[in-house]
Amino acid sequence: MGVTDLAQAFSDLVRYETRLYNALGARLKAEHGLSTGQYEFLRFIGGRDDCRVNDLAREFAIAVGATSKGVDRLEAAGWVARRPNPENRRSCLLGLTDAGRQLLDAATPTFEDELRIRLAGPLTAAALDRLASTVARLRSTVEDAGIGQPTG
Amino acid sequence: MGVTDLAQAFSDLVRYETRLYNALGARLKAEHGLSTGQYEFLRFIGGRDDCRVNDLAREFAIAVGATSKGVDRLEAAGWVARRPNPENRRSCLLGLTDAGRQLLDAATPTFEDELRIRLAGPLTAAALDRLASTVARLRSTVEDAGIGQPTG
DNA sequence: GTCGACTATATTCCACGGAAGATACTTCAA
DNA sequence: TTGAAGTATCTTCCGTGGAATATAGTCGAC
Repeated sequence: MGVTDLAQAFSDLVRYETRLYNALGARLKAEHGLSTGQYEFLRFIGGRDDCRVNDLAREFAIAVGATSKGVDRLEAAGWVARRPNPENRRSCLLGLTDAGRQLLDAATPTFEDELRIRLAGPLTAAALDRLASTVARLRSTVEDAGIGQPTG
Repeated sequence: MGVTDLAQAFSDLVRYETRLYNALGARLKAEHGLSTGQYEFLRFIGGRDDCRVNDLAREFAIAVGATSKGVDRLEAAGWVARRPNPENRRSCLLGLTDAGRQLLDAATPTFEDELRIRLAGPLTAAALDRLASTVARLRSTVEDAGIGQPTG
């Protein structure tokens, strides 16, 4: 157990994540016509009844302006609908349309299959479990500290 | 050791990486006036004598067109210079200017300090070492398979 | 009741990446 | 020698995200 080369670990982490995201995107686009980011938005919106633009922005650590435009595109595609929030007229609530839910249902097995191949496949069950708990810990420390959340 | 929730592990990995990249960017921008991506390009170019646009594109798994434009911006900032490749007139070689090398030298302690805080800090030495070896393994499996490399 | 501080989203401009196509160059088989 | 196949980069158009700003709405102190 020597001194870990942090720059190398960082590079490996970012390069792996970039290629994994691209690989998911290529497959989702080819088989279902949507990008990885769109899939993630649909999955998040579809998993709750009271999703707002701000909730998406916080979950994905992107700016609320960018999130609003991303929701515009999902709306234009017919997969998501905005509806007024009875509790707060400044915001609206997001929901999947029937087409959006059908697309999510169709794309999820593809998404999970590619993760089995590219994330679980190269690792032992023990190594995968440790990776999962380590990245969960790292995520919670930066989120709890409010680190890395864009401003606009 | 149960069945690992791959979608959750994927989400934690991507959300953590996004926030880490943003946190590095905020600090590098505030202290040195460059983005994380620009820093990574300078570091890669500065570490070799014969870097070409294609080499950068492969290393960072981005399209060569995008890489060329990124190099344009580093050139415009005065940190990188293109020079003809005597062995192949189709390509050119990239090098750091004096200003680019000074900037890299100044920014590297900041980069490494932020990695100590956000990557090493929350983990034991053993957990960090295992994370490093696991992401190195994952990276090499996708790169060896040519997965996730854009086309343009 | 009012008003200031704060919240929530949309819009605009710009940076940066993807994909496709254009152009220049290299290599090797015929 | 030549030409086809492949290589290397640049350019264009478009998608997507960041930051700043504008607008609308909420809430609590005074």
